[in-house]
Amino acid sequence: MGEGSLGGESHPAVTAAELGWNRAITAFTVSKPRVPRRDTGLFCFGVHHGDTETRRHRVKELENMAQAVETERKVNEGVDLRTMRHSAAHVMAEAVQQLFPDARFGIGPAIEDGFYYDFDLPRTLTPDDLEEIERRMKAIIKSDERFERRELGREEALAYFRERNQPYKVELIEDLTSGEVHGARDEAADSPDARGIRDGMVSLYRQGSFEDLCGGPHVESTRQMGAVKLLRVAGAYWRGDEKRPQLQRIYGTAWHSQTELDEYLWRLEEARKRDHRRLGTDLGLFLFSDQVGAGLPIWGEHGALLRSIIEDFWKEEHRKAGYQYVYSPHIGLIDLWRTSGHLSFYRENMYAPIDMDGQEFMLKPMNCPFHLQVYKRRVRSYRELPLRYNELGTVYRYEPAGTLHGLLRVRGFTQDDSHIFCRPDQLESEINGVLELALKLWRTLGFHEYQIELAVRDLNNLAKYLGTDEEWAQAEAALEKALIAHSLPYRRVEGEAVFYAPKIDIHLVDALGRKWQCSTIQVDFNLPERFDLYYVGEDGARHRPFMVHRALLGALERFMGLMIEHYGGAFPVWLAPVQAIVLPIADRHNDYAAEVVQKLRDAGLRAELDDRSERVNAKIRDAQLQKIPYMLVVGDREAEQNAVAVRLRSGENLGALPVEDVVQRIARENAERK
RNA sequence: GCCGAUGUAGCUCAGUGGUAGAGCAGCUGUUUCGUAAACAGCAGGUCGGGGGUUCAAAUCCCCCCGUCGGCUCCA
Repeated sequence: MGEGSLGGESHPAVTAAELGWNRAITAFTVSKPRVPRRDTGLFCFGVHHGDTETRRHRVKELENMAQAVETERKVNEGVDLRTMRHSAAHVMAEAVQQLFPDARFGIGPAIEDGFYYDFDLPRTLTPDDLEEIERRMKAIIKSDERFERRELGREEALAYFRERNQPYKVELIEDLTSGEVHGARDEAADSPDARGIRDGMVSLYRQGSFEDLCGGPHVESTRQMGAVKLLRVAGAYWRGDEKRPQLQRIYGTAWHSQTELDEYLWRLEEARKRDHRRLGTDLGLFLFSDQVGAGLPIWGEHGALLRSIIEDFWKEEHRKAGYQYVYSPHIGLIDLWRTSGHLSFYRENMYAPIDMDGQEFMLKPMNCPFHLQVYKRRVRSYRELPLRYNELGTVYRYEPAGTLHGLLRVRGFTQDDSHIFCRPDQLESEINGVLELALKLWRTLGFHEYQIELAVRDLNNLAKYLGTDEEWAQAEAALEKALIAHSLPYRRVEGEAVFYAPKIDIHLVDALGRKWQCSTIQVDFNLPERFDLYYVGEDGARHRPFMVHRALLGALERFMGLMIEHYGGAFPVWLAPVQAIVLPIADRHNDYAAEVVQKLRDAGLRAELDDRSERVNAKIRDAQLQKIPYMLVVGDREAEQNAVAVRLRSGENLGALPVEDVVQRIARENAERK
């Protein structure tokens, strides 16, 4: 295989594939520290892997890499990477301007690992254009152009950009000097361009023939640029608004040295290798079929097994935490959705009604209305609250075609849903309980790092929210206290709350660094009202219960997509669809091998037999590729001694051990969820 | 949904106007083997779908669908 060269002589116990895989993780984790993510300002956590088998090797690899990189830094050693990347965006803009004198410029910030610039061009860019632009950039870098700053008054600057037919720059200056407030997603308001506008003065940076609205800072001259590479073109709406023109965005990356650039590209390649979509087919986990439809995953063979293991674990933990499991149908009468309000605020995500005997049914996009029915089946007393209903409920939502993405964005998915009904005085402890359970699940499943947001109201726009100030204050406090109680770092985001209440969102990061929302914990002031929920209090009067929606893993599909990437397909023993495979050396060992398999199965383990008439080498290779944790080789010696020769997925060979010991060892790891 | 790219065997890919190819996987046979690929043979594709141009289309054009990279949105 291609990564064979990575299996250095020094680590004979570690196979090339395993080492290559781990090296990717190492690089991934190392590249991220200290660099705040630009879009959130939050510390971004690298993906970690719990496998300790080869940690030492990774550390060694890491040291070697760091050294190699260190010796390469020369001219641009002291240059801040972000500054360099932003300057690279300017250089790219200059190259684009050379090619398209009529180009209109959007914004061009540095981002994690690189930069982009948005252009409004007379025609669409081709891959050949990218090459040409890159060529010109290299020429510009070589010609050592200096970055020069100057300041203009507001009117002067406006005239300057109007004259050059740069409407986007004009708009930026106009908006940002008028103190207009923009939405949280308007990247322009936060860009270097915007920072070029201050106190009525507008700063510009020029290098070569290109001058841009910009707050800087920049490198001194284009020489200090390091290694630059353009990656792709993509459409991007001006100021993130789909109603505004779509510009062409070119993404690029820039590093201090060619070595670092190569390292980065290699890392991207490694990330692609553990993309859940690839592993899904390689490991026989799930599939999509054109015949079935886009965004509708099918769990086959090992994937379904893996999923059921997770579901069993999930159900068990929920029972322990005092939840009651319920089942609800996949469709409901249209009036249900009218009452719940989904018809008015969620319809574009719902599939069209199904007409049966003059009654209209709709496929469920959420489970809540059904759980509310369970609550409403009879009058509830304050004594029986809190009530916690949970369900792995499969919902269907119409998602625009362009947004589908493997298991991470699908049209039919199963939420690990729950609705908690409680008294106001119980809210805080309920939220606490939810976080407690969430952490237990995440940790057991191998995730230890998250990005958490506490989404609260937009204080400048209170009219669009339901509920009283008092309720909001209480709900927000309950959420926040629970986060603090669990010492979880979080970011408070104003204006991100849903109209019916505040919420906590937890994101995880995928193999390519994209963030995906998983957990969500939302208070709801809306549905109890709409369905007229109440309980009879101590005072004999009716009271409105608080309601909490929460999904912890989010959707089984998304979660498993993330988990596949997290483990790179090498699942820990308790999750592995096949925990052990028995490999007879010759056909005459098949009977003994079958006995061993039966012993493993009797102990509740998932074991298989590879009795093909292949050589052990081939059997081992296939088992490795399937990332099966235990390979048990049996030949004459083992059959005689009632033993198995144990080979681990890491490549480590434990030699011959008594069958009973091995069964016990694997059973223990399984029971301990390792 | 929008911008761009792309779709050939189960998988990875070659084939740019003249009769559809390779490796792996599969099947059959031989081999019975000690830690990452035994050997030989066979079989497998309406070239994503539909329409068009042409004597002739995997190849050129149009429409649709899927996929990939982004944007908007989101569990």
